[in-house]
Amino acid sequence: MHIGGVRTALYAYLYAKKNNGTFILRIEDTDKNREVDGSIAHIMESLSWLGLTWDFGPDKPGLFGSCLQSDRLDIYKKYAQQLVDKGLAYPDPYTSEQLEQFRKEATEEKRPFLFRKHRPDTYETWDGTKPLRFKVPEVKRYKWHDEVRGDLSAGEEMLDDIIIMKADGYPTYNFAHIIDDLEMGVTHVMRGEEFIASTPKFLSLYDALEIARPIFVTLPPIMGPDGKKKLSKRDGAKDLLEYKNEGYLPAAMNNMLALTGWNPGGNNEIFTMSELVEKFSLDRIQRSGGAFNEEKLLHMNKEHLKSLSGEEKISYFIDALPESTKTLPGYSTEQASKLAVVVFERAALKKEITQAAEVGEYDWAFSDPEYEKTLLQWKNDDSLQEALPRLENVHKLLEDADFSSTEAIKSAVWTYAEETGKGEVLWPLRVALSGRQQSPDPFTLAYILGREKTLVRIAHACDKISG
RNA sequence: GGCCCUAUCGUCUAACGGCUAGGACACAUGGUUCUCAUCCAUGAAAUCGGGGUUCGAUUCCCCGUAGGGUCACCA
Repeated sequence: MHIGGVRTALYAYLYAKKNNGTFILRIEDTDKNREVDGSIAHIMESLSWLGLTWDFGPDKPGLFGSCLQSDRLDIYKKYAQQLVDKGLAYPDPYTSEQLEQFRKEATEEKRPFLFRKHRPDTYETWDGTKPLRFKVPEVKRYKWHDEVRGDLSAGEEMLDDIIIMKADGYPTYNFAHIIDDLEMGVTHVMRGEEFIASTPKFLSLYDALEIARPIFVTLPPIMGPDGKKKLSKRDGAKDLLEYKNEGYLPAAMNNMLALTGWNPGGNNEIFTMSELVEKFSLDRIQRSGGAFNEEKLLHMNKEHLKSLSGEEKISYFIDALPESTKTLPGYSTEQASKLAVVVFERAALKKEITQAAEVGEYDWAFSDPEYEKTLLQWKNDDSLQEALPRLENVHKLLEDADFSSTEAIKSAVWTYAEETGKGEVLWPLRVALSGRQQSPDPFTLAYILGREKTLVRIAHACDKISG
């Protein structure tokens, strides 16, 4: 499932929830040649990840029967026979070679291909072995209303004798979706703009079957990074579950997906799922296509990460840590949990935490750091020796200090640091504890390490300078 | 080629005829900070072109231009 398909599902879900409607996951598996093993499970997993739960689906049939079209062949056959009986459908007598020839002629003469120009005068009884074509009863200009695009219309060139039942007994999408919408009580048809052109064909079918039209909602296309072409695999369109694996939150993905092609107006852009349900409306769906902005998705993930509970943050963080970190000598879940809470805000994505861990950014929490002693020298100092008395003093201050919180540790050292110079004191302290040029502040480091390790590392740094 | 759709900062978009065209992401600069990140402030950045209607057009109409869709025993 790619971004575009998921967004369509999301909009349908939001609209259904907002209006106390029913959300049905219908599997349109009428092309057995293109069927891919496991794709239904994959679709269900994708929708489940985003929390788009269906009222009826492949695993939950309704009163209307199965949600798999391949289980419903008798129903399509019944409606097809109705059209045959009315004289509105007939078997296609041509071979595929002949059809190909007709199309070729049309292209060469620069006119649209219309099967109805080749409609036979007489035909045999339909026995199910030949494709069944709909005999469009009235060739005319069709007008219809679209909730997003407004009033639309198309000329006679768009009406044709389309195939409704294939030679293998399966219906085409063009026919099956209309029958199922009727049988399942579907009220709203939301789909991409590629279906605008074929809508007149559908309208003529509704008329022939004497059923009411649904409400049409055309969704804008999602474009590739260049903003011009429709998003495709070639542009790096990813499967939805790849985003899951990278650590994106479903809430962030829903938020971003919802805002790609729709917006509630106003300046706020960060919404929870329930806010989206509450605000969603068809009249604010965008007309023109837009690119799916991955940078903004990252930003949204960061925002949604903030509203995670402490427990959730810890498991998100631990889940992101690679084996190389988890096998460090001092690694423990407790230690990782302490680290998670303070380091969490620095990352926007699980992938970033993993990468940071892989280059050793968090190793100080689980093993004694190794570093060049020259790193202990503050940039304004002339020699490394100047750091020694300061570290010794900090060691003394921390021996009896309160280690119950970051703030408590800070207050034990702060006065001395302000008197002596913050960089002069805090830089060597931070390096002594982390062994790194870049790290969280020294009070946070000391809090996570605890008094014993903190004092050992400061003493070790002093030894390095003296030795 | 026929039919159809679309057009505001680089990107996503707001402004349902009327403030200096607003916000977000990204970008740049400055500030806070021992470092990195965060955070805060500031800045640069747009109505595709041409007509028309109107006191007044991003908005309504027409023509161009550009982009997109569609013309399957695919959905």
